Amino acid sequence: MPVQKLQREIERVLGEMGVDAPVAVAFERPRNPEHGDWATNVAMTLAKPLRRPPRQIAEELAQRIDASAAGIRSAEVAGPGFINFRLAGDYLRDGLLGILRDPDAFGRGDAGQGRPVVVEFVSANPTGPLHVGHGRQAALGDAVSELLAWAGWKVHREYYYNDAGEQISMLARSVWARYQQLLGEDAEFPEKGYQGDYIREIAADFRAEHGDRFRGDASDAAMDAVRVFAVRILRAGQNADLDDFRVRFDEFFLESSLYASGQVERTIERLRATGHVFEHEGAVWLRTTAFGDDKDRVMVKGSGHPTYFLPDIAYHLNKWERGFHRAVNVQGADHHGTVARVRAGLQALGLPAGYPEYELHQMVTVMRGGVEVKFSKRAGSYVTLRDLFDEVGVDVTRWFFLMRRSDSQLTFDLDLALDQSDKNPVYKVQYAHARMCSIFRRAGLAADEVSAEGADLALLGHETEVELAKRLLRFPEEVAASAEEHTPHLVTAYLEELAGAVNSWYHAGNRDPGLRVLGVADELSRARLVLARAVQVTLRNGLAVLGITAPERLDRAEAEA
RNA sequence: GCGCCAGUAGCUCAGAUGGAUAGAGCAACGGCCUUCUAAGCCGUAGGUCAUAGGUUCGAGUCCUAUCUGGCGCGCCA
Repeated sequence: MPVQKLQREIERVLGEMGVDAPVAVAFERPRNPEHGDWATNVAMTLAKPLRRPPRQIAEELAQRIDASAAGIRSAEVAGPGFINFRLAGDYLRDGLLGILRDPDAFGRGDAGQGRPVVVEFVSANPTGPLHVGHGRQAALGDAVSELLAWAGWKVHREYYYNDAGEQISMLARSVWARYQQLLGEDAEFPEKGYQGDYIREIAADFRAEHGDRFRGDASDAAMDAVRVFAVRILRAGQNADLDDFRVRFDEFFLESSLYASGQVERTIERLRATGHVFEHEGAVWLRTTAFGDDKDRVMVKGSGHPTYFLPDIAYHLNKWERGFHRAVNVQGADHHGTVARVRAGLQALGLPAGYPEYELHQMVTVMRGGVEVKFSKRAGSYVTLRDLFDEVGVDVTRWFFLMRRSDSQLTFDLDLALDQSDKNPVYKVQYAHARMCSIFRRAGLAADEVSAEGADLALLGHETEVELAKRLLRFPEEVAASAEEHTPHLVTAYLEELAGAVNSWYHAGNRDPGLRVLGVADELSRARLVLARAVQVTLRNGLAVLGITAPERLDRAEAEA
């Protein structure tokens, strides 16, 4: 990245000026293009320690900089003490060539250096079809995973679920009751049982397999048979939902395995050894307040059963011991209460304070015609993920889940999602991509046959072309920042802006045929094809990060008959 | 009662470690179809950044209080 050269040069000059305090030289891209390509406020931050006016420091710095070593065309002092830099023109040319040389790598970085990170998301218990909240989490977790992979991390996607707890037992009792009712028995449905037609479907399937073998049988064995059956069906259903949503996991981690392997027991022993465990009114507590929690937490109830807190710690300790010294948990904001206590428990065991990282997302509401959609027949009390992507498509659904910051509430506007014009950002971006491919088709080329060989990129002098090229070259930074902050919405915003710039460029050619890619002088055409290819690669890679397809052609929807 | 998140244009939302004139899409208004696909493009207008204080060279961003909305609080899972 060109800015690194510039940074090294500034650090050298600072040394020359006798600045001994290590100063972080911060750069930013000015919003106003008149302020150049990059700017630094280092003179202002140095004003105090050096006891000199910021503008004076800036002037001296700007004068001492060796333009060619820094890779810049100009450095000028402005405002209260900013130094604005304009990069030497050839960085655009080099950048575009770089994109064509290795298209699949454009946007990738090495911040992670191949280190492992585990990203846990969805983690729904197998008690029903996935709902829209899980959908947001699936899209978010998958995009965060992909971003981290693009940033050079070795990513492990993991799904954690409880296959033996209270919720599962309620599931079993719900299905059991429906099964009995199917057999004509007078079974009472549990008060807090799972509503929704899918429970009846499972009961019917169970009957188809087992007939009336368990009629009136409420024994543990019967309940077990129902439970195992229901969990198997629902797991398969959830897996199909995720598969069709194009989300894959490397591992499904069962909570029950933590008990089976003795890890829960070992965790409590290790916690005891720290001296932070105490007993109070018959329960076993961990003094989490010693690590920033606002109250101490029960690990083992007076009944002798552990709370969820204990396996949570055991699970994260397990992640750490598997070598994942970085872990990201994508969860609903309703879990925020567990963050402080899990971290506290892990700190007690000597893990670092910020482990694991959490990306919490707020709720999703689905709107149609200005009215909230609350129910689906199959699930009863909620809208399923499948309802959504069956109706509007996987690409649109994923984009809509990703286009907002995760910590703001998300309104899923079905009317907008179904719209196939540029009001719908997904189509806008995909269409810009398809347009580039259309140009290649006209030129008789496949996208990857577009070559920079013999192209004179200095011919890309028009303002829209320069603007577009600059925007393209920002892509790697966008990916890096989004990966670090777990913020895929920055990528959707970037792509939408880029698509706007692409459309401007493309349409400049409609107004003035001299600005087209094809049908102009050979030399020029070759240069512009390079730009078009760079655009196409960037859009494609950006969409890939988000798990969204980049079609080469979008067929116009049939007009209403 | 305590905690977390949010409050930015008519609507939906961006605004990375505090930086220069707060941005985008939609809606509104005015233009543009013998096109490298108008599912589009060009332009105009639109803001006391919830409110009140504070910190400093500088605050949408940090601190305090208040108001509004969402979520959470357990020997629940």
